[in-house]
Amino acid sequence: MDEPKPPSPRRLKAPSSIDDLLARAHALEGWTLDRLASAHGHAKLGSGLHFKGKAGELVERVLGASGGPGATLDFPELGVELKTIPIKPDGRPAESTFVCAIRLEDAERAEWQTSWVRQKLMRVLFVPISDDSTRMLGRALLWEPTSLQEEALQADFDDIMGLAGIGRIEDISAHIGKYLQLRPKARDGSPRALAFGADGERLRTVPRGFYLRARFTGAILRNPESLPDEA
Amino acid sequence: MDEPKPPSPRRLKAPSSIDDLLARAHALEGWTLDRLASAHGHAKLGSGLHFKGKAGELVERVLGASGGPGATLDFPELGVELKTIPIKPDGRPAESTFVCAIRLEDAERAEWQTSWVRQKLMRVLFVPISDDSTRMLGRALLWEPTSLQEEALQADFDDIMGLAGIGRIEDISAHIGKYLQLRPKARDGSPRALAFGADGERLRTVPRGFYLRARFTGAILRNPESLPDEA
DNA sequence: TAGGATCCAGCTTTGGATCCTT
DNA sequence: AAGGATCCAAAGCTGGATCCTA
Repeated sequence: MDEPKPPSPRRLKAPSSIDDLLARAHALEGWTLDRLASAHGHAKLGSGLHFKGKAGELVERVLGASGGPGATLDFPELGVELKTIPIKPDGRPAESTFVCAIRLEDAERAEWQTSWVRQKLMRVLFVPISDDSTRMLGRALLWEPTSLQEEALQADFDDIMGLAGIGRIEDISAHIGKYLQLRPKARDGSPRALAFGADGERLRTVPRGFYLRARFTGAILRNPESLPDEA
Repeated sequence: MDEPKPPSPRRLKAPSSIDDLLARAHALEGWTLDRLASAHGHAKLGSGLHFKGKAGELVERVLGASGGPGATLDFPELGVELKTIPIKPDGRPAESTFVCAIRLEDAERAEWQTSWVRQKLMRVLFVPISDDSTRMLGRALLWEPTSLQEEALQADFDDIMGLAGIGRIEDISAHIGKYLQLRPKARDGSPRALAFGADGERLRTVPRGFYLRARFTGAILRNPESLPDEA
């Protein structure tokens, strides 16, 4: 028996509308990363299960994301950020989801309303990928936070940036934040990022980024309007 | 400096009312198990941290529980069941809470309204004990389930007894039940309990008992009317 | 055995470290 | 360095096994 043949994903022009983007994303359901790479003239993706970023980059290209450098969304005209998300056989995310890095030196002035993390999270296209050897794409979901969800995210942001703003960056562990957390984000643990200490002194620390906890994204994938509650 | 001296816990008469019971229980706050045992003429409780049941038995005696054999509550006149509960330094329970054993051979006829587990849970005096070397008593809490809490417990009971009633006792794992679970309850894994199989045949299986998950009791201790919600 | 619970190995979760491409 | 994420050792959780006294 032949494999069923999904519609071709070979599209490179930017999607013209959210409906267009969502239709393209839905058409990817059932493709494996290897077949997707071949269909786009890429070599096979290597021998391992995971590729640290390659999946995300490939899906971006296939969907026609503007990409490119600069602090921008994947689909700036549509206000959409793309995130691939690895899913275990039981349907839950295998990992937290990286959102964006932060500039620690600006922590004191940071506000949720104008933050980069909020811009990224206001409209997200989640593309599930099975966390097994097939690396198969699942059904994409376009998510916009409910007001309750946004309040919860802002509360976490305020807790984190509150500490950062008073120079207590080293007191921020990944334990802070019910749904949104701050973690190291660098190719090694070297303190290459600029920050200010409690007395206003400059110091170097490890670069950090915001992540959505797997518990939060797992709840969204099952019911986009839900919030995982505490005990 | 001397240790503060709580009021004497040396009481053996049954409490005359719920207020009396609660007042006695509150008077125990701050006592360690060792001091409580001494004050009651018991030898020290052994060298280990834990005593598998001794804490519960000691607190029962100090509060004047009727105890005694027979399928009865600790304070039958008051309709109160006593449960000690070990608490970690962070304030959450270290363990699930045993409720009662069940008669598997009666599973088919069992109903929540008339069940022993319901009788035990309709009014519980929780006595926290620190899960460290001090084994110090905390502030007792008298809990009666809200209607939402009781519905949730009944749903778990029905799931579990539904399987037991159709002879699928071996399919019941401790994973079933959001708040109330069924687990082995015996001094070893030997199949000493009577049950009926799917075809009505008699068989021997390991004795089992109901337990409240630590997530549930933890929520109650923080807010007696709360329910831990799912994602 | 019934009634009071805790013990603990194995699985799950996750916080911090790391990897690749442009 | 920025942007895309995954890796993985160690902590946390918990389901099944076990312990004590009367």
